[in-house]
Amino acid sequence: MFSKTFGYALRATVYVAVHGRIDKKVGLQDISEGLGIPHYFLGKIMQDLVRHGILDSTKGPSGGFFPNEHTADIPLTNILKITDGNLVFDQCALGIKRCNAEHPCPLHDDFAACQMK
Amino acid sequence: MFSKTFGYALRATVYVAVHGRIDKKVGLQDISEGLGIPHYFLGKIMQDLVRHGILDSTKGPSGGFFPNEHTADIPLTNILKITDGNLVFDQCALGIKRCNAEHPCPLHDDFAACQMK
DNA sequence: CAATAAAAAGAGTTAAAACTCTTTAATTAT
DNA sequence: ATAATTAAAGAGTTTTAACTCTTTTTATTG
Ligand code: FES
Ligand code: FES
Repeated sequence: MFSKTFGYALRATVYVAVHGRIDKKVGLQDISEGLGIPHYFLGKIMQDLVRHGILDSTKGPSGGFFPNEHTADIPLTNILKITDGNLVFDQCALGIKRCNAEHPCPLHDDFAACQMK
Repeated sequence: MFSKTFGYALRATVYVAVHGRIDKKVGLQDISEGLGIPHYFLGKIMQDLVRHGILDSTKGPSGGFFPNEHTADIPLTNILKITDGNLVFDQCALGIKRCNAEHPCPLHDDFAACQMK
């Protein structure tokens, strides 16, 4: 459906948004245990989220991740773009090259309802 | 979204349903060229479809694939199960273990509309 | 200003999906 | 019956996603 990475990223973002504040940072260990996501792998994903401004972080003791002013308003699709690229959006559900309302594939209508653009 | 294999399987099935009859079989070469799907890979997928009774086939000269009495009525989800397993159905969009109406994840409602069960 | 604690960065390995090639079995036509 | 043709089966390789480990950087705290 979507990549596992996307699921991890989204859940971690929500986790940090719920449990963290600027004065109450959430550690990687905490997140990975709380959500059952492989520790090191989640580390990589968090780097990406911070790089793209979805969350903020600080290093050092009592450092960790915390939401910023944007976090609550970020569209899901932004995170999806970060983790899965935007092929999900450009492509039809079946990966057919040129599909649109004029040249629809057999599934075009069924899936139009599920497309997020 | 879905595996490429699913897209190939579905398109090939439609192709055979449209172009083939019991007295007018469609060759693998024909399908793979017509749809732009890697020849050998499609062969493997077709084997699976025939094994599961989605299509029929015969070997030998002027052999090939052709629709059977079920082909037209097969639900899409059957093909999806063959190619992608039924994890797509059991699992929530994010792969969270225990998600249901009682314990919904943040996306549960958004995605419920897209689930095919 | 050390010592320590945390994320960032770099450089991998492992597992799964996508794809290829070769051989075998079945069918048809000569 | 033999040769030709086509799918089935078996056994790979390649590519991508998932995951791990080690080193470096940055901040905190005693
Ligand atoms: S070609 Fe796939 S949704 Fe239209
Ligand atoms: S837990 Fe994912 S849709 Fe509900």
